[in-house]
Amino acid sequence: MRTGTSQRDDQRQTAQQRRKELLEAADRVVLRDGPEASMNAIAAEAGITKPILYRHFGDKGGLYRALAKRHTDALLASLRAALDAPAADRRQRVEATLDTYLAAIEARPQVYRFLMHPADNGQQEQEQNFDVGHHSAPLLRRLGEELATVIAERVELGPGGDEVARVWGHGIVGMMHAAGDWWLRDRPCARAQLVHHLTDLLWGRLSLAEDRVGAPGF
Amino acid sequence: MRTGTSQRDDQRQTAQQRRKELLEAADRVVLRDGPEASMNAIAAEAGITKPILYRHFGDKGGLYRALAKRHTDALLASLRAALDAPAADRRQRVEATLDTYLAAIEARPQVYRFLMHPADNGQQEQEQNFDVGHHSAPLLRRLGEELATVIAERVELGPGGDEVARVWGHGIVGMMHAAGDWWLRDRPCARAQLVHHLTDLLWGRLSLAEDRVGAPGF
DNA sequence: AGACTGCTGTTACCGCAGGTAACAAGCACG
DNA sequence: CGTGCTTGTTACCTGCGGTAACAGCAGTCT
Repeated sequence: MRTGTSQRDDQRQTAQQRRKELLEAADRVVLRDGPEASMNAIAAEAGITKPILYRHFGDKGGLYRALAKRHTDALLASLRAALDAPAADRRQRVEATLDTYLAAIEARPQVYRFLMHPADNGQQEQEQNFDVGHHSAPLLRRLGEELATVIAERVELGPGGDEVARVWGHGIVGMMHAAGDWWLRDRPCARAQLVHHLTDLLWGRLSLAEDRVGAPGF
Repeated sequence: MRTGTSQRDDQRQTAQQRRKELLEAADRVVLRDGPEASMNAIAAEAGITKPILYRHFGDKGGLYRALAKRHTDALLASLRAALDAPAADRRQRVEATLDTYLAAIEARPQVYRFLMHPADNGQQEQEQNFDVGHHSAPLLRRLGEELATVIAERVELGPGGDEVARVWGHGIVGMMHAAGDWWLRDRPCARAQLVHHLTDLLWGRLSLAEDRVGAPGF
């Protein structure tokens, strides 16, 4: 033995480190080639061959999940920071959070596409996952759940508020996602404008606007 | 010649009919096997072999697009009907539209998953499609654009209203989609409840709710 | 009549992806 | 020393999307 630690611990530590290296290599490839990066390409980037990848991550879905978890955690952390930043009122917090998300997907669209378009689900046959498997859920669902808890914690919604909060969490995240996806492709306006319009929507401007002349009431 | 029609017209007609049959076979397979239905399986279901499929649809994306267009058209038609149905006010129209969408995805989840998770984009290198290619755009984007035009037509949004309408169109569609996707999996409440909560969200209840005691302002 | 066209359909193949044996080498333990 | 565990390899399998190349069968033109 080389140190006071046992061989097991030592191996486990180097394995963890190796795993991190592999994930970083995979990250580079995904950043370069987009979501359809092949296992061969990732292995080559890491300087090894396929079977090692499979030993570490099981299958492609496992690698995807591990990679997604890193980015999702990072994104969630920055979103939480925006949500907790000092702000005068709720609207400013919402604007800051939307802007943070949009800035993130604007800065690294390849990563974003990889996270949002998994291109395979693969999980079809698990029955007893009574832990709801949140940690491996796709990004959108996880964001929705997180936002739901934040809303339930901070907003007084009366009886049945938890259910409302969950619906709103997923709904708002979906709104953010779809609008961001569309905006990222067409770039129809500045980011600040998009944030403003979305917040207006969430603030009920749709219900306040007048009908157009000669049009039914929508 | 058999009839007064030329051979060309005759062939074209039967080709169209064949195409319809193939699409229906593909529909059956997708309904049974989900979005990862293989071209072989579809060809077998249609009683033919692969190359015929490729002659008719070019590649898998072409078949996907043709299939998606049918369902998207149908869904859009029913959504438009809900949007145009007689209703007292705008809120009731919105509720009817949301409910129609959710009922559709509830009735045929396999089709829904096929439409929403294309599992490949494939279009990367086209520059001169200045027609914006709306008719072949993925379902979400198309729904967003359609809703945007409806909003712009019917709601008075002042200067810059078109931009606002587009943002809202895509945002609302995304909200509907994400909430529906989550609801379809977890079934946390009845459909009517979901519709109610989402409409509340769009009607600005988030801005009206009080902060919870001891919590920051979100 | 026979050559030509245009469609339908087939078999057989290519390339590439994900995924998996089976086996070799290094290193710490008893 | 052999045993156990890990890292790494080569070589392969399966199945997919996609494509020749060829065969038959209408109807049309000269």
